[in-house]
Amino acid sequence: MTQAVRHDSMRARNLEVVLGEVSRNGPLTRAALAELTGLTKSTVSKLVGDLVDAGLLAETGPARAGERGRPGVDVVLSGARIASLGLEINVDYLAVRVLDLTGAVRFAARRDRDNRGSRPKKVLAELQALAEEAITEGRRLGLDLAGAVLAVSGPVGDGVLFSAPNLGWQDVRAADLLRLPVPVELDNEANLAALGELWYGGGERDFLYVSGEVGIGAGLVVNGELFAGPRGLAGELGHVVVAPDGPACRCGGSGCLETYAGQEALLAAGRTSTVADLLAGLDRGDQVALDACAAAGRALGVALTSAVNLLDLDHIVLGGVFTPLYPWLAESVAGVLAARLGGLRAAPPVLTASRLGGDAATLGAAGRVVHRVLADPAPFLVRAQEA
Amino acid sequence: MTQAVRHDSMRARNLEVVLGEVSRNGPLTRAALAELTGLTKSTVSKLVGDLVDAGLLAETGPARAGERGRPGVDVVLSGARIASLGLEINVDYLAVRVLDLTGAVRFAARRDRDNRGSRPKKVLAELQALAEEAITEGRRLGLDLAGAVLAVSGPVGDGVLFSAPNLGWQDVRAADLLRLPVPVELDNEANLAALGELWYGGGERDFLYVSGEVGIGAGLVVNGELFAGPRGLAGELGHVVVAPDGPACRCGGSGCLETYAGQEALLAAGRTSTVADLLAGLDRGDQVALDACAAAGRALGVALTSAVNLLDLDHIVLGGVFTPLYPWLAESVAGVLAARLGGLRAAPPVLTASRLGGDAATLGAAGRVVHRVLADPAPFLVRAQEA
DNA sequence: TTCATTTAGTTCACGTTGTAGACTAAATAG
DNA sequence: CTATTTAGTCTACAACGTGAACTAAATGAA
Repeated sequence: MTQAVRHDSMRARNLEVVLGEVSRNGPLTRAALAELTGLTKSTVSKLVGDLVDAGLLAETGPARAGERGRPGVDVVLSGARIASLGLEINVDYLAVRVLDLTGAVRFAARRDRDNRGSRPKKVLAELQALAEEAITEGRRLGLDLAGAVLAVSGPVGDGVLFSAPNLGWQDVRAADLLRLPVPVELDNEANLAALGELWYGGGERDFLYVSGEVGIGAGLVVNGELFAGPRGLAGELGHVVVAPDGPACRCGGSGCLETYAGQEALLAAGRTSTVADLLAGLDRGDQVALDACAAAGRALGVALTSAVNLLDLDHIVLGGVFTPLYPWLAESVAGVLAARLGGLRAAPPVLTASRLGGDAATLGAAGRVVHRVLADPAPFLVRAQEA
Repeated sequence: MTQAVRHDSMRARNLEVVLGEVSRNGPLTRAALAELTGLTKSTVSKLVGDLVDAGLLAETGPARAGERGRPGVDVVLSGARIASLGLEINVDYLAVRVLDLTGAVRFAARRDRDNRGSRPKKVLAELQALAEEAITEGRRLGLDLAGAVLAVSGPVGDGVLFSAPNLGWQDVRAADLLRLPVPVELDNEANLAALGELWYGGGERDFLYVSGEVGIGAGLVVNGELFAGPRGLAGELGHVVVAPDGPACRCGGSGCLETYAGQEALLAAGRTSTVADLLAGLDRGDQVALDACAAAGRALGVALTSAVNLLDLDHIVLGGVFTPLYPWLAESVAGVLAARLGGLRAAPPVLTASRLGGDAATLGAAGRVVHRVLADPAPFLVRAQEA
């Protein structure tokens, strides 16, 4: 449903266009921006001026010396004004991260603790303390906190975490248990990690991020945007059917991917109780561990085959516990994909490990706030009016 | 990549907003449009005036008599100016359809013929004749042809039909073999049929349309828009894995949905050679036919379970040969979905048969042109300038 | 050194578009 | 018949981008 345009929204849109162009295409002069956006030099100058005044853009030194005419002044995103807060609740730790508008990490902290079976209230009280530390540090740096996003692993809709298989939580309004100076948005870890990979990771604009935890989630990025389905619950890769007569799954079905490649299945097959133990076994070439990974990889390959056929993927990023396991998974996953997709597609999708590892979720969470500012900078120009 | 806004694009956008509002929300007065769009009455009046002059909107009689003040004048889409041409190549027939801007069918024709194994050139020559008939009729009605779209069953990218399992074609630039006064766009039948269902069918804004032919395709509609994946090749439901050790598939894999529920598998299991024979068998309660449908339905249920988990579907529309078979498929499909999805989701997705049947593809194809005009009416205002 | 050339950025009169409110039009209610 | 209510138009005005002239700052050739 497109919105009507008035003079103020025209301005807002053009501010967004200029800011977005600078954000994507590095340092740019006003002249280059005029070229790129199709706006005139005078308009670009006004817009850039306002954005500089607001502390969203900053002039760097003169650009491109050595060419003929007057050198332009390069403009870049400014890290001086905006702070965004990313939060994560994982099974084994709590994490926070503060980014500025340039995507630079200005603060990061992590508390290792086993959250399995902990009450939501207790976990969120500890996260609250961590978040307050981050906010204090942000304030000390002179930054305005523009928002906060909390990543949890499990399906999220309307602010409710429906179920978190790794924590044992059900129907928790996790973000509402935090008391922060800005509203906290709750979202799925796989989706946010996918966005983290998009903005601060591989640079691909189309891929499926697979998050292997106790459950197996996925975040789909298409043309640089997250695709979350009609209600935001897309990406339940863990319950894609691998073999209809396979082991019973907690979802009520049987033979879901999770029963082959979920953390519990993986550890059981490897006859270990922690991922660290499994990794140790793999490192010393333990055949049971190797076989467990190969089997999980084949199941993952089957599920991903279905995903590729449905979603037309050309790139798959393995995250969560699959990132450290990547060296022992990649061959069997890729093998199944190649065998099953070879007939119709020119090439099977490229398979890579997450570049960000465990940082992906908090980066994506904070990045979400950053990109919200980039997508609508107009509200942040009021400071200029105050001055 | 959002575009910069200038005065002319502001106008273009507002024309689009007004036209879109009328298109979605039936007859509306200028006052109601001002309310809905947030634009002022004077602006709306100007925009409506231009659209009426261009023949895209038309005033109907006074609206809503019996209330207090001066009655407004209702405005509706006008069918007087624009014609759009939808074309389809199916195994058993060629079809054309002309829609006006209101979505009314102004011309339709269909030639039954067996296209299995026919050379593309021959088939397209016949389609050319049919299209010329349609264009002549449109001209006779005083309509401007705004575009044409051709539906073919098989994956399409960059104007190339990569493979059409029911026709036996490979890598055909089908649209380029037509010589029409407007460019012809080529697209996948499942995608276009999904759009047909969206615009002229059930009225749902989120659903998966499943097209059962020799191959099994699908078109995903999310929030009233088609989701076609990064390269437009999404929706290959036929190669979602139902059982990893199942029958070999032409795609190189094994146990794909197509090997259980594709037309060939279905007819083989039903021991018939045509869909008509199978239907006859079902009608007289033939157990072999019933079993064939139940088995296909169960496989479809498994594949759709994976699709629902990945895409968060709440509505599935069965099209193609699955539409006539719906009464004998629905129970087993829905049964599998309910059993496998019951644990995590509030409710399994709603399953319905296509309301448009074989008309979905041409309606979607022509509708695509209609919606392109609705989405950017500005170029059609030139006629007003000429006058 | 000087000056033509080139490119960057600013200024300002202007055009396009939407706005706000007064105004006209056309209905109902008493 | 008149007050009231709502629809639609008209007009002075404001917001914003445009485009050309202008200033600024570099290079390169004489």
